[in-house]
Amino acid sequence: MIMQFFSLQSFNCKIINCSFGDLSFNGEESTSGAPREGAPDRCYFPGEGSTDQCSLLLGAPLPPSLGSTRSVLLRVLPFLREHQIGALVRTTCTFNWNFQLSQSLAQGGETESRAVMGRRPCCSKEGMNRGAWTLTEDKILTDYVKVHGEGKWRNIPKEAGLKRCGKSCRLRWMNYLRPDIKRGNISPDEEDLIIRLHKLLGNRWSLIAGRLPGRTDNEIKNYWNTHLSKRGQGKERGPKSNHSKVGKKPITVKVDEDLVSSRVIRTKALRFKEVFITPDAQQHRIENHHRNVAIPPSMDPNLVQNVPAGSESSDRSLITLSSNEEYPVDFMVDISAGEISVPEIFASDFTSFSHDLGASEMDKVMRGDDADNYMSKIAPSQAFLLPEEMEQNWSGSDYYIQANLDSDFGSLTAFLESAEEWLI
DNA sequence: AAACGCTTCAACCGCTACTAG
DNA sequence: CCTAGTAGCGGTTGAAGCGTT
Repeated sequence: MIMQFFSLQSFNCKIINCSFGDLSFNGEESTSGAPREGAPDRCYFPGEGSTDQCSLLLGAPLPPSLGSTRSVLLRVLPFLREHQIGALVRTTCTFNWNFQLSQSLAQGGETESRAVMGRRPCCSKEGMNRGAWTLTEDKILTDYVKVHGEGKWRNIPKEAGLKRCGKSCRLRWMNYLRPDIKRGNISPDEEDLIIRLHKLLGNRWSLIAGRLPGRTDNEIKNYWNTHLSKRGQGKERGPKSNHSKVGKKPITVKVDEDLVSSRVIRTKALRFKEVFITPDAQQHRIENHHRNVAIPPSMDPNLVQNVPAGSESSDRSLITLSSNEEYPVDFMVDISAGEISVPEIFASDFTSFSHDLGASEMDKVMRGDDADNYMSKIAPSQAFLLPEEMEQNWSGSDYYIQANLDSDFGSLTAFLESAEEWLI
């Protein structure tokens, strides 16, 4: 299906070059409610290989009772697209638009075409790739983000020539291509933190992920669903499980360069025993976090490198960290002020409130069988080691709560609301 | 070796929140 | 205030990997 271009104007339908299946329409034009023979009556497609062409043809006068033409269009078009595409039946085309479409539509003008078409679907299924990403697609996306920065996801398909919808591009970048992504197995410490944060936040995966540098919400969500949630159901897997073998039998990566451009990447099969990070990468992450501009790994010499276990790093300047080791504090980068990170939390290690709560109550908390009571007792500022400005904000805000056992949050809900503000 | 079932996780879907006009 | 566009979030799906029989 190719619909190269057409324009609509008040009382005017112009079809310059339109084809669908075996039918094609060239140079048909109707003006002033006098449609020409051969004009298709129903068609609504984003053009393939085009910038922002949309097509629209309706073959019947619109009853005034239906409301404005615009509102009719917004309701009718998706339906036509779904059910009547291809029904290019020749009928009289009687348009009586209540609004004027300027030539900008025909010229690829975006604003007006969007106004006409209403809210377009996230992406057209037509001509868009789906499923696993290829290395070529990754390259295109990372190159684009390098130049333009994050955001503007919707522009990527047409500006970068990537046949992925913006939403998919964003997801790919956020969950895989970002240079600060840390891959490898979830460490016991991270797992413990996830459990604690989930106890506090529930399924707020994004918030939880924000406290584990380099981890994505998707990753944590998956980890929770596949590992941790089962524990609560008493279904923790035994030593025969795949999970128990993760890390013991790392998978090495062997790339066939001849196939690089066409092969689908199966990233999920890659498990890494070791994580390499250069000292510069830490600063890089900090800077990028503040700039909110990411640099693609392919272009960034400072990126965090995931190296399959068993492979040799040729760069001995790299700091090698085994996932089995304790994370050095300086490895877990605090990527921004006001953000609570793993090292902060483990630096505090909850000792402040364990001190106040007492060992037995702390045990309850960690067992999860007295969370509400625990929530009612601790002060947020005690829960983690806060950056100074955060503490100041807290102490200066209405939400500040005395850090002693006499504090009363009133309810768990109230606490969570407060904690949420604090966490955010 | 093949079949089967379970596990994993990247990607998708639908929805909501936010923002700009 | 309303509407449309967009980003982001959480739930879900399904293909591939892996273990067991």
